[in-house]
Amino acid sequence: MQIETLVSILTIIDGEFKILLMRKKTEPYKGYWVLPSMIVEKDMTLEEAVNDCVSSKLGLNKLEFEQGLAFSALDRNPSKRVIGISFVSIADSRTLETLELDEESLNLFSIDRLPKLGYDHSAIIMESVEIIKHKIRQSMTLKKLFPSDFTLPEIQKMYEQVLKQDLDRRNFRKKFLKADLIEETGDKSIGNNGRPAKLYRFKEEIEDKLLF
Amino acid sequence: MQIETLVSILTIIDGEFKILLMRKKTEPYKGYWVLPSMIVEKDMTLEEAVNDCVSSKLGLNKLEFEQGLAFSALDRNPSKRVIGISFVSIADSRTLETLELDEESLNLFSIDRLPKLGYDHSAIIMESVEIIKHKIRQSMTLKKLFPSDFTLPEIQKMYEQVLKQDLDRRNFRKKFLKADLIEETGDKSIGNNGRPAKLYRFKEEIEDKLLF
DNA sequence: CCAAAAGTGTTTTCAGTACACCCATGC
DNA sequence: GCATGGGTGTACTGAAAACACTTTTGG
Repeated sequence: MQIETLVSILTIIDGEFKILLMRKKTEPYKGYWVLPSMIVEKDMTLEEAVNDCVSSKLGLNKLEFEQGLAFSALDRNPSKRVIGISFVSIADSRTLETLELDEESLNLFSIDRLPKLGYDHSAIIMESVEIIKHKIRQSMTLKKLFPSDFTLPEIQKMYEQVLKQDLDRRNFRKKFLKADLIEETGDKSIGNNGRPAKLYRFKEEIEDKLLF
Repeated sequence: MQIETLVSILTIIDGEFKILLMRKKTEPYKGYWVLPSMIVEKDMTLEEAVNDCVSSKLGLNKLEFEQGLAFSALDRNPSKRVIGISFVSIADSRTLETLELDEESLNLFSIDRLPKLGYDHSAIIMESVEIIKHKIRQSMTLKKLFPSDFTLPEIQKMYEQVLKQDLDRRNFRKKFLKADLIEETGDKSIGNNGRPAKLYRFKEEIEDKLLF
């Protein structure tokens, strides 16, 4: 029996969740988009397979993964029996800048507008997104996702998507600032309409709180 | 490569978490206590292996399982390479009454006083307990765990163990009763020291709230 | 009547919510 | 100067926390 690891790499761009997918070049599911995956060899742990997968296929390292569910339906792969184990990571946009994205082989997709997906990867992605939506409420995850120079309206937009509800701007600011996690950089955002927003960074040492 | 499912069946007795373990009869780890487990055959899903395991080894059915983590360290089994996938269930004490418990082959152990465990099962149990401690805060889980005729001090004791803090009796009652989940049966507990406690049952239809 | 544990009510405190106006920029 | 989005303060409401005495049983 074979085991594969499936990796969901998620990020946030303009307050929207995006996931990294590869286009499959061979049958079955040729031309469909799929999660990066790798068969686990006998002398590898799952974590080693995941790291191998992202470094060989994507050239990424330093990502941290969270384990998700195992998928074991007998027909999930039409050609052979493979049990898939999902891993999830949240990456800041800076980390993903090294990737060469295009329409043909590798791209980021909004989780609300996914392309045609191969295998059972649609179900796997849905589960991964749920994991991340819980994790995003921890301040340490936010810190990883927003390395520096973010604005409060950006973070608020993300929470509104995660929580599927609008939040009052004043109350959001009050609560977020009271958590004592971030500090002003002194600069302001540029290039948007309207009044520029203050830029913030996370403090060096923060407590790992649960927000919202 | 082989895959096994490992099942952690947890229950609460006298406000304390207990886990069901079997004593291993053969080498390696002969005489140690281990989680019930089963190798996943090629024509089985993980869920089928779990159900098979609990029905053949324990004679239990109707348990619902939650998937936990996969454990894949190369040396987690000294005799062969096996990747283990953990499943967790919470059972009410009535369901476990059919089991024949003894010191030799099958018993319940408080998670704070575990016996000598084989393989990496100690780590697996610790992870399972964390899963259950989150799940126990949902009212539907509580309802499964306390079929009828429980007292509020019992539930409070459990929460104090889960949350690792003492709770004020008056505030606990106020909050729990306001959640509108339970009703008095009219009877009282017997056989303890002090004033008997009122017995409660969960209402037929309850909302699945998050408590505490 | 004494010990042990369960039941009950009031006050305070703090977080959450609702809400309206002013401010800094680009055009 | 106007449109756009960002920043700020205040009053209200409801849940959580702190707290002490009475009640019911068994011995």
